[in-house]
This record gives sequence, structure tokens and C-alpha cells, in this order.
Amino acid sequence: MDVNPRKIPRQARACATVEAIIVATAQLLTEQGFETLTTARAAERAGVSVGSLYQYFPNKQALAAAVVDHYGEKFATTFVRAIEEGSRGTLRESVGAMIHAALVSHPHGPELHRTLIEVARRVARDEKNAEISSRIARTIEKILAGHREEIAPDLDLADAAALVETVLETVAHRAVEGHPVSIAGDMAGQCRRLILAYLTSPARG
Amino acid sequence: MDVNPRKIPRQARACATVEAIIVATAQLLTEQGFETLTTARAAERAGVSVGSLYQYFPNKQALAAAVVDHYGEKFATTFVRAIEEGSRGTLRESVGAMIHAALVSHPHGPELHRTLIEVARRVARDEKNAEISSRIARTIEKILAGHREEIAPDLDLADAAALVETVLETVAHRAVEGHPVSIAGDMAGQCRRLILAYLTSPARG
Amino acid sequence: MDVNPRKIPRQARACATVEAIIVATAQLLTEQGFETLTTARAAERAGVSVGSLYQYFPNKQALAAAVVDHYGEKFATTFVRAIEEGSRGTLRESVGAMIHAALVSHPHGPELHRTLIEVARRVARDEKNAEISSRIARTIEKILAGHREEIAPDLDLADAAALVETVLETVAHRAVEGHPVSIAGDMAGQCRRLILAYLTSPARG
Amino acid sequence: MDVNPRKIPRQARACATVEAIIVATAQLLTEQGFETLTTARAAERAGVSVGSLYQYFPNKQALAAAVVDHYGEKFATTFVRAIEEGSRGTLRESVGAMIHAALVSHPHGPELHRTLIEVARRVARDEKNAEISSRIARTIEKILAGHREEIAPDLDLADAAALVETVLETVAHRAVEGHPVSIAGDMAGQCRRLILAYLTSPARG
DNA sequence: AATGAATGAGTATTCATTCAT
DNA sequence: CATGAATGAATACTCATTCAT
Repeated sequence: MDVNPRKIPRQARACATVEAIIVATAQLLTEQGFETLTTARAAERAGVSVGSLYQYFPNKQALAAAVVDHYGEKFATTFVRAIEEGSRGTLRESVGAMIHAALVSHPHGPELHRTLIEVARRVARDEKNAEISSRIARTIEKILAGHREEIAPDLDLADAAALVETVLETVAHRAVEGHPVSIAGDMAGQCRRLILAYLTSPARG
Repeated sequence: MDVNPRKIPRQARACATVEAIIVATAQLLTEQGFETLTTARAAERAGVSVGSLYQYFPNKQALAAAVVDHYGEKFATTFVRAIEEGSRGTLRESVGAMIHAALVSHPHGPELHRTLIEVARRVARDEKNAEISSRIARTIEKILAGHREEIAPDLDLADAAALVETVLETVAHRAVEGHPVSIAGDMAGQCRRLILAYLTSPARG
Repeated sequence: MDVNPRKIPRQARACATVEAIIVATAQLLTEQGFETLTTARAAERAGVSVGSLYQYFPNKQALAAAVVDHYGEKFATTFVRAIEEGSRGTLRESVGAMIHAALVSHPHGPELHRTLIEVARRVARDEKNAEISSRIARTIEKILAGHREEIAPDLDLADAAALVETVLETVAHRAVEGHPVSIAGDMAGQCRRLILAYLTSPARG
Repeated sequence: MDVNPRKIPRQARACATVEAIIVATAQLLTEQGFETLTTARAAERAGVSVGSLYQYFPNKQALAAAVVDHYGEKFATTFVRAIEEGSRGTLRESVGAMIHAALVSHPHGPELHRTLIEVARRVARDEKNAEISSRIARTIEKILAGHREEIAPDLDLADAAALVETVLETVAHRAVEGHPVSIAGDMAGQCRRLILAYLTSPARG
């Protein structure tokens, strides 16, 4: 199943149409999930006809994929910038900034963020998510490199960055989902402790 | 939407029917996913008529929910027993056993495990998943309590257990999904280091 | 595209349903052609729901194919019997009977006959038509064999039968279509002359 | 439904556009049939916009009709010329020429020829086909008139021409369609025999 | 005249669910 | 209780046609 947009709009009017469709779809996805998303409803919400929708998106999945890509991109950019800017100080501060970013920096609200995660799977956009994970992991690695001397010397920075990214992602998901087994009140604190302990403990623990 | 089974079968034959339906549904779910599951196919695979299926399950979601509950239960039991039995030795060994269990002990194969996770969401069975998480967390807490002296004294064991459970679950998912940002080769090793560092490092890192 | 019926009805009720659907479809096909045939309309006309239609026919073409098969079969039987019964007398009389049959013996009216021809193509049922042609040609060959001595000795009877069948078919079509270049008033007469001349003229003409 | 072209282009550029559209449509018709022909694709293939297409053709049928007319005209001309030129010799030779023409002289290849036959029906252009048949029949009649003395005196030449035209058309169709009940190997030979026998046999067979 | 974006009625097809037998 | 025929609302997607630019 082809999930690529059918054509990129050239005229201004067409651009507006596509934008409206993506926004409308994101709303519906957030409110009702992928199952109940309907091309007709998406078009209606966007204030255009179904025909117009299909002019740009060959099928329902392509539409959802466009939403995932659109907002995923935005999210990655925001997140990367947030942790870069928060990393001027100590390692401890940097890690704190990362956790903070994971918990709050969804440029579009946690609802939509949760939706995107869920939808990405159903739409063969796992690669997109993976790419974003990678981008973030690389950024983290750079930041860690700036604190090399504080980190256990036998730790491979790439591995460590990957693990940290994983933890951040998990924490973000659980926060967003209101998962009951989240670390009681002080999730942020526990999480920082986890990461710092991992980074700074010498081998053999 | 009511997701509860319509009635509990009393006679042996009826029990077998229900069992067959659940097994058949689980198979279809694993092979083709939730989207393509149909009550007709489930009934056919189980060797009964749709009518019979509806005798026991009021609707499609109830059917899926039954599958989730059935196998979720099995999984929790297996997992809890596995980590309990692996916890006779040192803290280090216990943690190793937990990770091992997370990576391998899906009594029904990772395929179905993955499916169940996915389906549970679609069927408002998050509570079921949550309950399982809790059960596992409590078991972990008990195990940690057995090694209190090795663990940083300021760590709240419930919090710690929750965090550990979270990490284990994440690791299990990523393994099952083949997530690309998994910790390079030695996921198990990195993971153990993470957990042990967290548990044993004194406050302040 | 699969054009075979989905299942053969077992219960009486189901049989009636299928019958009704085929009849209704034949009517619509006759009245409006294949293009405008709609599964919904066919079901409605048959007095059943679309769902029921799809229980027996996997798609629109299969439905049309069923009609073609159903009536094609009837037609072939009627036609073959008609020319066999009309062939008790002379060669001249036999040929006359064939032409007569071609012009009148559509058990279901020429309208539907025309429709069937047209539809058969669109539905990959050419083989069906071909098979019917063959059956008729073989019958004609048998009849001709009964008059061997009157027929030019160098004529291959199979070839001759094929040609005669072709002519009959063409004549039938043109009659049914009201083709303007049909042989003025006396199509039947001209046609008999054509065939008899062909059969009885010595080689080299 | 109006099937006439919307306007006749006067300027050279417009003429070229119309020509391009007709050619493109004919290609699509040949490659994919009438069912899948869309105005958008026709326009695209012709290198113009849909809007332009609708400037000249009020609707899809008109477009198809134009194609039928355009190539039908060409075909008739070619065919008539071919049989006229082949009729300088004996009756036998003339008939041979006709058959040859029927089998080969499709100025645009049998594929397109077949398509045109099929499309003509769907587009209420039967008259066009009828007119072509008439034209050809009249030409045949003229040719037959040149051999009056060889032909059975009681045969009406118009009737005979009509019958001959019918046979030629049938043969051409079957050849183009690869009809299985075609006269074994020597279709041309059998056909000539058929026609000559008809023309020259005295009444009463 | 040309363009191509927008329209929306129309169609095939599926599938959860009911109910007569 | 079991069966499976019947239902029909729901949905994705197409395409002839129009019209603002």
C-alpha cells in the first residue's frame, strides 16, 4: 500500500487545502482514534470535499501518515532544540533538562502526541519514529560527549545515549498515558537518579 | 460498550466451545492483527457458528477482551514465577533473572505477546495491563526487600520496583518489536548495569 | 478477479434468494445494460439486501457471470433440441429448421439474448460462449452427417458445421440488433440459400 | 445525451489539440478498454488539461464517439479503396480481394479495430457503424454488377451485397477476436467458397 | 483559451449483529 | 442451544464535470 502523498500542492489555495486537511485529521485522530477516522469526516472537518482529500492523499493510511510525519517533524525539532539549550551547565543539569523536555515539550499537547505514537504503527511509519529516535539519540550523545570525564570511562557513549533516549521515551509515554505504575509522585526525580547513576557508576556497580 | 462475557459456561461442552473460540481468536489476532479480525472468521476457525460465538460474547470487543484477559493472566503467572525462582542468589543475579524473564518468558511466544499489547489498548483493557504491571511490580518489590542492605537506603522500594518494572517492560517491548534504537548488541548487559547502578548508587549520584 | 459463486445455497430459502437475484439481475441487465448495473439495485429488485447478494456472489462480475451461465445454458439446450427435432426430413428442411431456430428460439426473448452476448465479454465468460458455440456446431455436424450424399464430397463436415454455426449466429445477432444491413425482407430465405449453396456446390464453384 | 463535439476548432493550434486528444483517447481505449477510460487520463495523455478537453467535447461519450467516427471514417475509406482496387479481374478474384481486405485492412491495427466495434455500441454510435456497413455494401454491389452474367440471375444484387458484407464483417470480427469456432485453418478459403457458391448457384440449390 | 483545483454524487464491498428455523 | 441466512449501515474511493483564476 502506497502511503506517499499523491502530489505536492503548488498553488496557494491547494496548500491551504492540504494544511486544513492535515490539521482536521490530527484533531479527529486525537478525539476518536484511527479506527473511527473516516476520510469523509476528515474532509468535512477540514471544510473541503472528499474528492479534494483524495487529490492529495491516495488513501486513508497515507492521510494518517502525513499527519504523523508532519507533527513528528515538529516534535523532533522542538525536542532537540530544548535539550540542546538546556545543556549549557553540569551533567546533572543537562539530564534534568532532558527529562523536563520529555515530560513537557510536546509542541502540540500530549493528547496528540499519544495519538501519533499509536497511529504511526498502524501506518507503516515506524521508520519515521525510528528516525526521530535516532536523531534524538545522536543529540544526546553529543551532549554526553561534553561531559566525558564525569561519565564511567568504559561506557560507550552511543550505547549510553541509546539507553537514555529509550528511558526518556518510556517516561514520556507513561506520563502521557497516565500509566498507573509511574513512579509515584516524583517521576522526574527518580528518572534523573536512574540516568545519572547509570552514567556515573563505575563498571561492576 | 459492554465488554464482559455474556455468561459463564457451566457444562463441559460449552467450556470447550469458549476455549476453542478464544484460542482461534488469538491465532487470528497473531496472524493478521486486530483490524482484520472478524467474528465470522473467529467462529469459523473455532469450528462453531457465528451464532454460537454471540451466545458467549456480546460483541467483537468482548471477544478480544477475553483473549487479552486469558493470555494476560497466563503471562503474569509465568513471569512472576520466573523471577521468583530466579531470585535465590545475589541482587545481581536476581536482576539478571528479571531481565532474562523479560526477554524470553512469554509463555505463548513473542508474536502473540506483541499482539496482546496492541489489542489491549484498542479494547479498553488498559486496566488489565495495568493490573498485571502492578502485580509484577509488587513481586519485584518483595525481591528487592530481600536485598535491602545492598540498596541505597534512601530509595523507596515501591518506587524502585515501579521503575524497574517499567524498564523491564520497555526492554521487552523493544525486543519484541525489533526496535532499531535498542542498546546495540548487549541489551541485557546494559540493562542490568542500568538497574544495578540505580539501585546501589547512593543519593546525589 | 474471481468470478465464481461464493457458495452454493443448501437450504430452500437460500436457493430462492439466489434464484431471485439472478432473475432480477437479468432484468436490470436487459433494461439498462452492464454499465449501469448496480449490486444495490440488483438486490433491491430481488427483494433482498445487498449483504445477501454478496453472500453468494463475491463481486459484480461474478453476479453477471452467473446470469450469463444460467441463461446461456438454457439457451444452448433449447437451441440444440430445436434443431435436432427439426431435422427429420431433407437437408433443405433441416437447414430451414436451423435458421428458424436461430431467429426465434431464444427461450428468454431476444432482448435478454442480446444482453447476454454483450455481457459475456465484459465478464471473462467468452469461454462460456465458445463452449456453447462448440456444442451447437457439433450438433450441426451430426445432422449434416445424416445427409452426407447430398453434400459436396470434398467438404470437411466439421469445417462446414463451424461455418454454418457462424452464419446462424451472425444472422441471429443481426436480427436481434435490428441491424440495418440485414437482408432486406427475406433474411431467412437468403440465408438458407447461402448455406445450401455452400453445402451442395461442388468444389471450384 | 448530446454526443456531438462542442465546437469545431478553427485555429491550427486548436485543431492540433483536438487531434491529440482523439489520438490519446484511441490509445487508452486500445490499451485498457472503455471501462477504464477517464477524461482526466485522456487529457493527460494528450498533454492538455481536463478543462481543455471539455472545451471541445461536452462529455465522455462525445469523446468516445469522436474517436469512433474518426477511425471509422478512415477504416471505411481504406476498405472501400482496397476492394475496388482488387476488383479488376474475375469474380473469383474480386471475392478473394474482399476477403483479404476483411482480414487485413484495418488501417490502425486489429486491436484498435476491435476496440472501436466495442465502443461504438456503448456510445450509441451504432448508426455510424451501420452507415459504414451500407457504404461497403454499396461498393460490393457495384462490383457484383460488373459480373452480372456469372451470378445467378434470380439473385437481387442488393440483397446479395448485403449478405456478402455481413459475412465479411463476421469473418473479420472472428479473426480479430481469435474466436475458437473459426473455420479451422483455411478461413479465407472456406469463406470464398461460401460466397462464390452463394453467388453462382442457381435457385433451388 | 487554458489550467487544474474543487466538487460530491455514486458504487462496490464488508462485517457486526440478529433471528427464524 | 446451535446454525447460518439475512440484514443494512457504514466506508473507502472514483471520476465526470464545473469554475475561479
